[in-house]
Amino acid sequence: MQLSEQELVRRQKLEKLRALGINPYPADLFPVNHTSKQIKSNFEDDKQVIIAGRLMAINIQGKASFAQLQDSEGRIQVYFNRDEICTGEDKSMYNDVFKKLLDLGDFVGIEGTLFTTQVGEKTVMVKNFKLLSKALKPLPIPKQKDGVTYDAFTDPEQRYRQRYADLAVNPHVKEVFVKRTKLFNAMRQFFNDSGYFEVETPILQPIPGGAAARPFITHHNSLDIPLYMRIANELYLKRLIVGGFDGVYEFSKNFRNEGMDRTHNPEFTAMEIYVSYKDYNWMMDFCEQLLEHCALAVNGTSEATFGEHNISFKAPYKRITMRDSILEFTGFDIYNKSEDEIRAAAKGMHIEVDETMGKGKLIDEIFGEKCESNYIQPTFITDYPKEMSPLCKEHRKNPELTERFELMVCGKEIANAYSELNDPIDQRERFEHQLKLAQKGDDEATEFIDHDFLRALEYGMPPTSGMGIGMDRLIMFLTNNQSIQEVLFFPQMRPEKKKVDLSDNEKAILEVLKSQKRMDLTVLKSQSGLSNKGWDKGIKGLTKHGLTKVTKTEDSLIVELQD
RNA sequence: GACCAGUUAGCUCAGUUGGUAGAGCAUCUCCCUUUUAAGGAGAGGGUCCAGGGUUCGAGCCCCUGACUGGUCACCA
Repeated sequence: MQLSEQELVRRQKLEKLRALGINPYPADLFPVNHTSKQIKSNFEDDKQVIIAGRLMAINIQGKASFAQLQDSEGRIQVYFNRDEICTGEDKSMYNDVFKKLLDLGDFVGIEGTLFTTQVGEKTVMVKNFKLLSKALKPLPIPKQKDGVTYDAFTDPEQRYRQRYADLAVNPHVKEVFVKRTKLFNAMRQFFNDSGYFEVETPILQPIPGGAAARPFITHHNSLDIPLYMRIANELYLKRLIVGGFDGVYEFSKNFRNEGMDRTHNPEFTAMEIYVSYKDYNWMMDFCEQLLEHCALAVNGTSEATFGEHNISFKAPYKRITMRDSILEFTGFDIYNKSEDEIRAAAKGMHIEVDETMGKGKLIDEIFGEKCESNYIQPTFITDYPKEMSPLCKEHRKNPELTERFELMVCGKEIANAYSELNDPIDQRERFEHQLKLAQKGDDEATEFIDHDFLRALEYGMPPTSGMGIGMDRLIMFLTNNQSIQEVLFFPQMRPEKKKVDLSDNEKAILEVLKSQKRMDLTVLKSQSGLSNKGWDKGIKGLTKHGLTKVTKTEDSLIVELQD
């Protein structure tokens, strides 16, 4: 492992600390009794406090120094004065341990008293300090002045790969994740207060149902069967409604083996809720109440900013049928039109369509192309074509439609809900229709039929409304982040490339040199078969690693193998 | 998958026409007892993403690749 100068220095400090009898990684608890935030909000001169955290700034001015200590709630200034810390003759605790052996990033415990400096900064006067954990790698700490940040740690690759460092140095990043958890808590509380029941259902499923997506597949050894990581949990929650729960919900990590971009991660979180004896109209009311509640809990206001848009999550939200939406934005009325008429209309709108697309798919294409992006404020789009919604109950007034809504915000779907299909015969036919579509080549159709789910429906499922919410997307809206990676602690990344110890060039040279131990440079160069540049890099690298040595004689250069 | 951009010190970034690799912060040494991007004096620190090509000579030009970001396509 190649260590930088700073990393070497810190390892040396580690040894010096141990030589002084200081354990850089002590085991015993440190009796913290205040946080930085408590000190600031409850400030009293001369109050004794015990705090702990990371050193994030050190400013030494001779016999006294200032430092910034960062704990989970923020930063507080601490003042190290030589004679306050070292009351006797021995000043080594200040002169050596503090000044020379502590570094930015180290965890330190501090006992001290509060005072205010001449410039008015609330500060802890250090009476005693203890190293709690030594940092061997320098953190990429940004600097701030007048609200401007310098040397900010901003490279997305580094930030995502080393989220721990990102969180340690970028308080605004931490804030996003605090809000994420607030959102989950708020939603959970809203459901629990409504009397609904949080459940857990299988992540490893023998049939990946409830959505159309490519699953991750794995294998169970003792059963010797394939298992799939769930792409949705819908069919399991409905089984629980069959079993007699009135309302069930689950925050579901789902897994889809598809493309990654700034709104898609292979694992993501959906919330699904199913409530019996309700329909999708009720669910729209419920949804807007829920989202208003959540926005308030997360941001303290139902207003949110997303990019250039200001969004209001205050209920109620506009509701429009898909037919009316298409009519509004294209002037085309899909009502009572044949598949061919709709295809022709789509072509007329310069939308790419092909012969495999059924009526529902065509309508969905038109909506996606011409309507979707117009809905900035939360809007319910209702009454989707039947073909696109194999788990949704047929519309009570029009057999070509379903009782379905999606909630659109800034042109993106964040919720999807149905009056759930509970007619087992209809459900079987829909599955079979999907199967045909899949065989026809529609890659969005579901190709599995879950017979156990059908059996459950045959026992009878009460009329039920269900809704799914994309939690990652919702928190993106509530924290004004355009990228899903910003709202996941550890977004999926390509594996880091391992740095090889020796390059191919270096290996080639060593291979030739091994047999001889000592060779003329020009001979070795030609036998290694490397290009000029390759040779140059290779031999320089080997010399740097201390594996070879080049010596000059009167008329030639000799390369020697070192031990 | 397509296109565009990026990759140089621990961090943020310069790097001219191809000619000895730079700055600020960080690090190290010294001075400094209420500072706050503290200040002052000095020093060290580089696989210029990787590989190949052109060239007397490449961080820079050409080719191939890796990774990241963005845009588009795909994705209920």
